[in-house]
Amino acid sequence: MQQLEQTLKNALNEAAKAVFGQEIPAASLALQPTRKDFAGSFTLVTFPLTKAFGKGPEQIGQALGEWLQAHEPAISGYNVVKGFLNLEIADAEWLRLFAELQSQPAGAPVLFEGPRRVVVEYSSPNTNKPLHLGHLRNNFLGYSVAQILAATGATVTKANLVNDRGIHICKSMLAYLRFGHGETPESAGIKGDHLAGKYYVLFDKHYREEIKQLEAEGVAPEIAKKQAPLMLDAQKMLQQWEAGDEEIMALWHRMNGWVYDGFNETYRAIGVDFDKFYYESGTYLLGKERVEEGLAKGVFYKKDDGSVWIDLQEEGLDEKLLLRADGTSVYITQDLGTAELKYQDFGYDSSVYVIGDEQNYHMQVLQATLKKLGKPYAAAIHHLSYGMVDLPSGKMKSREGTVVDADELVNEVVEAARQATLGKGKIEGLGEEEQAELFHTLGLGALKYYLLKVDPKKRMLFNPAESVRLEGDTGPFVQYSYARIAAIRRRAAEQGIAETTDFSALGALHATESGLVQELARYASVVADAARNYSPAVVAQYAYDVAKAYNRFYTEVSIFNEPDALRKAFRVALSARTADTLKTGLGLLGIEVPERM
RNA sequence: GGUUGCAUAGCUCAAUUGGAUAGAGCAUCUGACUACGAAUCAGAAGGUUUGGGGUUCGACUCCCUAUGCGACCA
Repeated sequence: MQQLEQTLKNALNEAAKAVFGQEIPAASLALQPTRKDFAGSFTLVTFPLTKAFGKGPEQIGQALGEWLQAHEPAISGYNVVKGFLNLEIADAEWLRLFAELQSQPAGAPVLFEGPRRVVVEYSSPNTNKPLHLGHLRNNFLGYSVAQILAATGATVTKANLVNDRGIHICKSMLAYLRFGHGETPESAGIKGDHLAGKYYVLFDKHYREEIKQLEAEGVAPEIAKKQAPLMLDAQKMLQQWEAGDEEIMALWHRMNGWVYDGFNETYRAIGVDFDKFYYESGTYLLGKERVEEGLAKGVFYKKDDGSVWIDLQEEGLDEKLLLRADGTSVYITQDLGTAELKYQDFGYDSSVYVIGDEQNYHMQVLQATLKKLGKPYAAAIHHLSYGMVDLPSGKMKSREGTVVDADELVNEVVEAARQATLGKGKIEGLGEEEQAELFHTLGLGALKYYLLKVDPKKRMLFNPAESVRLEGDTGPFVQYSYARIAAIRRRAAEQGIAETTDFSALGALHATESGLVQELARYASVVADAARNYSPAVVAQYAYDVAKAYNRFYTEVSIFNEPDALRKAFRVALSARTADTLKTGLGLLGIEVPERM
């Protein structure tokens, strides 16, 4: 495709030289896809050329088009509408392009002048509660971006920085000690992460009762919050933890172990994985070394009370606290340490952080601080900032119990896929296990596509009913297109039709055929675009476009009723290539495809 | 209070980064299965791109301003 565009650009320059005596200024030599209401495939905008060529936009378009049609074999025709020159491509050229595509497998690495060694940090859960809908957007984004970058030939490490220490963890531990009666995930019959979450909620409930009690006794609200016995005990437990108290450490290991079992189960269910785990309990002390380094370099300064700060006002930010007066670390302290550690481990030229946009400011501070420290990897940090997920009822609020649990949601989408699929009655002959696998593939396909098709930067609305839909702009729509072609391939194999041949003798193509070839040829530039913008949404949109182009082709022409053997073979090959493209495209989103559905 | 992001069809989202008559899906209406898979396809209707100003051949896109919603910093 790049090659075809280059051919056209060269030809346009030749035309300009022949007709106007000069080339087209590089900035104006950009081709865009022709809008579908007009004939043609590529469009040159001629408005910007009027000054250089001293003619009106339409005259320029006519003159260039006329020359091209006469001299460039790849161009079969043209039309000019106002300042737009629409170029029509010869069918022989589409066939040549298709042959070029076929010379490489659909999943072949894509040309991209981007980072070669990448760390993508995502998921990064707290170990005091189970994953929810917001985490799902994070996990799907992180996994998908890692796949997309890998598709450009980069070496990608998927990292998970687990937030396994701190006051919030102590809260669920404390509540467990008080109210748990020694129950375990096995005895309670619930997943470990949900068990920890249960005690986190219990802590909050009793804590608020204590506050109310104190307030009734005449204590001011601000003071009550700090003096409530449970809070004091939680803080004491955190100190014991930092001191390495044996009993506390044992409990911590035990409860976190349960949580990890729960997380792993969820990760497996949603199809994400990691190459490297970091734990804040293992990195929070490293940050303090960076603080020492900053003080030594004179980049940080100490206030009278002993707290450490950095002044980022020149960068348009504020003064920022890096270490508390009592020497305990804040979030950014640990992040300084983890960034250094990741660089030591992987020497990345791009480090992606998949973190919600509520932390935009925090990430700016982190990057600016590392820059001031003179860290070579500071510029390589990229915050993949994504918007929050809202519900039809508004924001998710744990206080109000409106948080959508990830495990429950997965069960629901799989169940919805089961109902819908059984309703169609198309899968007789599939065994129990194959059916379960299919429902899972479809349910997760719907959910992932739904969460990934929206531009990551934008806040989005989660509508449960729409997330399990199978028609229209959805994951199952694309999966269906794949399954349809799978059926065609099976039949073609029975008939002994070869999947690749030389089609150059084919002659004229149907518009849906050349349209499909053009769509398939876009793959490489789409993936590069998605990598450049860290945006799975670009890939989702593309997969949908390909599926639509195929379905149009499928209804317009017949494959097996085609009398001409060569043309029949071409349509089978075109179908096969489409299926392969859909499979790799969805694969970049972490979505699998079924052979029948 | 300071900083910052967002606002597009009834609803959910696009718009190739400044290009044509702003496009899809859902919902609504119409048509296509005794044809390779109808989870499909074809068509209709739906818009003052939040309001107002500006920049230019051209603005959803850039600048200013007002309003509304969100986030962050204390």
